[in-house]
Amino acid sequence: MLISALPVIDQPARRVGALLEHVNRQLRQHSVPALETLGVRPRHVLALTVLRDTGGSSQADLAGLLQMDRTNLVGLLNELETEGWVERRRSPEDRRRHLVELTAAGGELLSRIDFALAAIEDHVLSALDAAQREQLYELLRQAANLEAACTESPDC
Amino acid sequence: MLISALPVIDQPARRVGALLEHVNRQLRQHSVPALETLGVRPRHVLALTVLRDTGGSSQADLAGLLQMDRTNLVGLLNELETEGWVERRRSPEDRRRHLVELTAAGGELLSRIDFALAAIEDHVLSALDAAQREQLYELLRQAANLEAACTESPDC
DNA sequence: TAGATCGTTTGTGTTACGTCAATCATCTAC
DNA sequence: GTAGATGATTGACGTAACACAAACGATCTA
Repeated sequence: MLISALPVIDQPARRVGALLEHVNRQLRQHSVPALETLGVRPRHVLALTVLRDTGGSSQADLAGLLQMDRTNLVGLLNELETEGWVERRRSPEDRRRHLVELTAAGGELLSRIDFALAAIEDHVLSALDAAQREQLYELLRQAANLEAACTESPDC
Repeated sequence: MLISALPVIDQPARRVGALLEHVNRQLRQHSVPALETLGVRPRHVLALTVLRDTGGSSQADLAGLLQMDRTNLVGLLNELETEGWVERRRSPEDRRRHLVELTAAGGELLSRIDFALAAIEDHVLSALDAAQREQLYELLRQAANLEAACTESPDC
């Protein structure tokens, strides 16, 4: 009787994951047709974006950043290099490593992608005003930046 | 000469999409092993969460919310119903329709999922403090809510 | 009653992975 | 100089999660 009268902690979880996935899906569904006209796939955009934001990366690091198997990354980079969007060069410090960088063509492509995707984001995220959009961007950027450190830790 | 001296508008795009995808990937990579121990897949979580948040839904609406082909949704719901996590019942207003709802078992499972995923989010999103996490949650929730309306519009 | 809608089954195909094995080139430590 | 480790590559295999199409039965609407 007394035990059953105890207050029950029944807080709804403020779990971000499903919401992230949900919004991500919306964006992806709308983005794919636009990307197709540019001859690009979502996973291309992701790699190109990371390469731009990091200024270039070794393949091992890139695989970690993208949370992607290194074998599959080779395939992805083969596609990007074939299209002339990225360039692989041997690192002078360790010739086992490639330094992967955007080419000028890759940078231009990314600008076109940005333009197309900005319109889509305007639409999909129209429930948020400009300040909120900015806020969301900064929060995600901050969250993503720590993830970059996860390539250094086997526990990540 | 004068034209070349004009200021060039060269603002970096504040594009959320790739960041969203990036953080989403991180969360997913970490979540999958935990979900496996619960016998659950990411797409299960998504559907269960949407069903909880909407209080139930027709299949057509659910397909729209999840941005998912209705045929594939049938397969997904078959899995969920087989496990006893959801229940399909004919709508009294239109017997062509199913109303899909979480069962008690489904609700309990979701609580367990929430618990497991909360720890993972704490880790993956550790670059954000509690207030920022809350902020992110609210922004995403707001963004996601308008998306719900997209089931009503062929342009979405 | 005809046409539309909802859900279902079945089938096909694509994409994006994970994983593994083996290999070569290169590095590091002894 | 050598053994073992590392980085990238290729090829193979398998899985999951889709998109899409066709066809069908049940039900609704005009």
